[in-house]
Amino acid sequence: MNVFTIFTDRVKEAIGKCALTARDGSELDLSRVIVEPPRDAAHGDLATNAAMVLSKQIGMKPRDVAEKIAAQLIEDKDIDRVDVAGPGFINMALSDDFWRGLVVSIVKAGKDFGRCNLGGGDKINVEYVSANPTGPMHVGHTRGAVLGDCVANLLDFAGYDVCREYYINDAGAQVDVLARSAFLRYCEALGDDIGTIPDGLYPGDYLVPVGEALAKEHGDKLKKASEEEWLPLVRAFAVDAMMEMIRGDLAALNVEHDVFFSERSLIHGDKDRVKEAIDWLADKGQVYVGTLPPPKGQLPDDWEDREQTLFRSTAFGDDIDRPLKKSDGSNTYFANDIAYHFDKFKRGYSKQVDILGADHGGYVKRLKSAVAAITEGKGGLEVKICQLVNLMRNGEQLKMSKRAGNFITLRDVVEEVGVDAVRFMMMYRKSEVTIDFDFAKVTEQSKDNPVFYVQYAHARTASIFRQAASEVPHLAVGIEDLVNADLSGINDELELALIRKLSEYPRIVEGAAETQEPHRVAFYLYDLAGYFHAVWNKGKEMPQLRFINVKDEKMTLARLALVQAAANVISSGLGLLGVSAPEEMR
RNA sequence: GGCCCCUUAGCUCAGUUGGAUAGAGCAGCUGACUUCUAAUCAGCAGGUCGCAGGUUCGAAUCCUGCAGGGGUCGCCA
Repeated sequence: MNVFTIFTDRVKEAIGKCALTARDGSELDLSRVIVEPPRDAAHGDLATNAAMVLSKQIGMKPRDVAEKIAAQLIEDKDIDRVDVAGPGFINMALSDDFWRGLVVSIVKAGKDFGRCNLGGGDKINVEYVSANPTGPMHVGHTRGAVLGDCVANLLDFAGYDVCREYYINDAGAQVDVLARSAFLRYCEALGDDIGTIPDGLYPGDYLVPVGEALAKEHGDKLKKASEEEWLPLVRAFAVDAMMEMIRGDLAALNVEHDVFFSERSLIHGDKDRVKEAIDWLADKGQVYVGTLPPPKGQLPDDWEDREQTLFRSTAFGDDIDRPLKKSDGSNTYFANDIAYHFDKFKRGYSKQVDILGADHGGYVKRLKSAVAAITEGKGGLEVKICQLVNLMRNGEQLKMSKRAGNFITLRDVVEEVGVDAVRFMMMYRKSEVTIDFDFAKVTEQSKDNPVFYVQYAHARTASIFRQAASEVPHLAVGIEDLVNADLSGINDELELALIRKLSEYPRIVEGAAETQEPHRVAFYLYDLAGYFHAVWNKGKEMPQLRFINVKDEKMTLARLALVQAAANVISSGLGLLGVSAPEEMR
């Protein structure tokens, strides 16, 4: 169904028939031969680099090779015209009938158009969000959440068996701080005057109900207990409450996970999996006790030279070996993370993707080296780093401070601008560049806002069908009717351009899945919507091009098929981004 | 100082893994609404792809160096 892969095969077939041989007598290497849309539409529908890629192997000039291949290609009934151009490009123009037939295929394929088998059913694990369970999700988390969700959607569509996973960081010092903060609220709920929240504890009001719930469940029992006794209890309770809140936040963003994995369970589960992982590495000689050189440049104030347990990550491409134990003997975050990635590998995910924030950029090398070591090169990890989001209002940056408690939450944003706009805007940018997210602009339901532009195009497709139902009510326009429509009358330039654009969708999806770059889908949709709007508007100047023509039901049905194809692709693409495809804009 | 990311039109950004004459949107200018919902469309104008080398048939894209911006650098996660 992907036009470009279909013709890549046909080009390779044609090369086979040309009796071209490599200079050294070996088989021709066709791996770099590709068929793409030419940059300039005037060059035709498809272009291949075959001649340029092969000329060196064959020992002929690119243009001469091109001429030979071209002579074969012109035999193809779907190819109308073949030209050799520039340094040796072979440009092909496909027959209008081929393009018209494609509309029928898209309508037939329905929701499956664009699906591919890149993954071949392989298991892949995508870990995203993994925000600390110490408070509500803020805007900073939003981008990673949407990115991870869209990447997972893409991989699923591209034929992977995807697991969406959230790693709950419930083992470190932060959750102890959370417990103490919740305990304070518990005392407050029992009537104590707690005054201002001390530095170092979480001040947010969201812990008030947690304190109240604790008071309800335990009365004043915990106050009489020692911290050693109440802390694990309160911690578990507070973490559960925070996770429930975070799940709610994620739900508001239409983000779902299959697995919530507890960091604590690695250590305090049936066995100590962190120790297990480290022992395993030690067995392989990748763990040792030694000292690290201090960082270059400015030396930290409290630097002391100290022996520690280190993982030999430099053996796997890292710049420096990495500590596994803190000075108090507990595990570093990294040590636990090694065990976690080991666990994912043992669960069958030889392919893993982690979505991390920009502040974790320095963590990527050690993570990759850990996965390389622990899977003995059999497991692969891709790390996507996503940059910060600058929240703006009317061109001015909003300053946030978690300590002052005035940070803007994910909920705030979703409530103000809506989930569709948030998600689309987050994906309307490469993940590695910072986003200026201006409330004023995103809220304004207007031209400055691409999400409405795309949704409007979809709404218009629905509008046409509503219109058809009222103007030509007896005309049957079910999928079977559209599939059997006679499309021979569709020959306007803009209509054919729209069909060509639709044909690119599978290729866009495949590229986006391969590179884990959902923004490609967003940009494609914007582009596609433009083609659709153009066809719509042309019907105003030239009434014979209107989708609905009461006097010509054959043409109407043909155009409805085209509209249906466009609707399929737009709603499919928006679906991958987790954005709704509305029937009307209200 | 080490490592990672970014630098493309006045502004915000794409650029199909190295292809042909580098593209959108916004802002500016000219036009199209008794509509298939104009939340749209047609057109004009706008460029030393940060700078300098290198690799090759061919570079915004790959390599090296430099400049500017951001992130990060043992016991935070």
